[in-house]
Amino acid sequence: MKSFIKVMKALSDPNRVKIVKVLQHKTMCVCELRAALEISQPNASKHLKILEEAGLVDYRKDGLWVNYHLTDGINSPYVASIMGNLKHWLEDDPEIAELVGKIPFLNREELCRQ
Amino acid sequence: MKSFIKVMKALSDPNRVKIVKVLQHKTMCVCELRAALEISQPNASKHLKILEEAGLVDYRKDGLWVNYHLTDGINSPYVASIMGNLKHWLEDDPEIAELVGKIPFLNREELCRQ
DNA sequence: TTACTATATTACTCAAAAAGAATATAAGGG
DNA sequence: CCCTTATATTCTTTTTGAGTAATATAGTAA
Repeated sequence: MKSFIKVMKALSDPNRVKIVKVLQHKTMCVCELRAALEISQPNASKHLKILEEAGLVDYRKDGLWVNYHLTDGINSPYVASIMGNLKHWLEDDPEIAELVGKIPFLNREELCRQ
Repeated sequence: MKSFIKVMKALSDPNRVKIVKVLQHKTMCVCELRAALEISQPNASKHLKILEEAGLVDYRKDGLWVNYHLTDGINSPYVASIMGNLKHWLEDDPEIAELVGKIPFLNREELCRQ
């Protein structure tokens, strides 16, 4: 029950759903996600932690960058199933569509040197 | 996005998940659900309203009783898919198992005259 | 009508969650 | 070592959500 609730809670926030939808297209570091969603860096980090603890995302460190990617959900039937569905769900949502449209123009080198 | 979030939020509370799991076995009125979950009547009503607004349950009035049942989710792909999965998910959860075991012994006539 | 019962709603309290600001950590380059 | 940068964490404020108590509504029967 607890792990199911964790997954549902992780996906009941619009910003976290957006992160998942963006990561479907590209592995991204925190500053890229932060810029894409137009939220603060600590806020992005916190959402990512919640998604990680629910088993939805994982990361790999690369120097200063921390690259987040979606998991395959192999350790949780809830994650596997919902993440599978989320590949086609919300594709027509205007907010998501706009966000996804931005992805090709996000440039880590530009975004992360402020 | 909004309707998706509503479904996720509806399923991020243990009591509401329990209601869904119980309704998989039997249509029930508020006082039966109240007794099964051992929560207060207003609390049960409120959870049912949240589930209804997310499109997960619906009701039919029968005199003083209001009988709640699961929807088929025909109006929402999220509901249809997740409710389908929830038929087998959490079947082994101890809380759910205990709850489901109680169902045959719930008697509306007994429970609802206090 | 009055009385009774099942449910819904309202008002309130308390706890959990989200966002922002400031600070801490970690990794690399000089 | 110091300095810079990307990320994480802590603290605080604000908002949201769950639960309870009290009240209102609706349906039935006398």
